[in-house]
Amino acid sequence: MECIPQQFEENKRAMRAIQDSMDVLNGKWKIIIISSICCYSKRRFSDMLTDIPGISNKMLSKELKELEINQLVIRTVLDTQPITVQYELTEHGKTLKTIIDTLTEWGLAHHRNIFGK
Amino acid sequence: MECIPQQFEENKRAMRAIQDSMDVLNGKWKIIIISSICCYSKRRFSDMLTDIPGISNKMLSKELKELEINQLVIRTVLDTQPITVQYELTEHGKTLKTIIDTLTEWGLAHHRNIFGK
DNA sequence: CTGAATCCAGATGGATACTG
DNA sequence: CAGTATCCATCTGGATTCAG
Repeated sequence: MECIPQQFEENKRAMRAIQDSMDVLNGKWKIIIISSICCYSKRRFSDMLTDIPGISNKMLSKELKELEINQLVIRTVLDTQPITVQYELTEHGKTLKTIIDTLTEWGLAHHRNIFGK
Repeated sequence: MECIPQQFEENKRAMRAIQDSMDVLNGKWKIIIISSICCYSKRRFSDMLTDIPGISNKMLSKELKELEINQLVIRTVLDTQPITVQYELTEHGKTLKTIIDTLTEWGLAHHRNIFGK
């Protein structure tokens, strides 16, 4: 791929776009949290705690808060006894599904690639 | 849990696949490094250092090494004076392009979404 | 040029205990 | 149940220097 200047500008733009994505998605658990909500469309705090092996309540809480700030998830307190909290993706958050799907497929292929078929 | 067991198993499998992907791609700079190589198909150490704003040689070196261990990039020492080192994607690494593309597109859309059309 | 080595502040994240 | 608070070890990553 030889680089004509036009292509060069395009590359830089693409890389900035990736940075934008990563700024929002960086964090040890962000992607997997989103995929958990995505799978079930609505998911409670405690359920995610068991969905995701190894995560602590502190990290789950923290990363959910960041995702909420970035307008990717909505937090809803349900008036149950005791209270439960439900998380779901915003419309904008739902557009992440293509990323989730791509990562899922690649993960499966990667697994086959490493551990044989 | 409202999930039928079959769906439930499928979700868990998908989430494990994502974890597999993230295990390999985690790291502050991995994705952007790969996208840099991907853009140019072959890229030298010093070029990447300028491609990627903010990265230090230490981090670039470290993450490249991890990518090499995971068989996603190939490192080639060129017999120039002084020596230069070229990095390119393995066949397996090239399959990451779908992820890169998806992240690029989402980043662009996200940018429009946040900063207006 | 391409790193490795060292130093070191600050971020990350687990464990545990606690609250409403 | 859904967090918050605290302690604390480990990791991260920048700056700088050095080496082949």
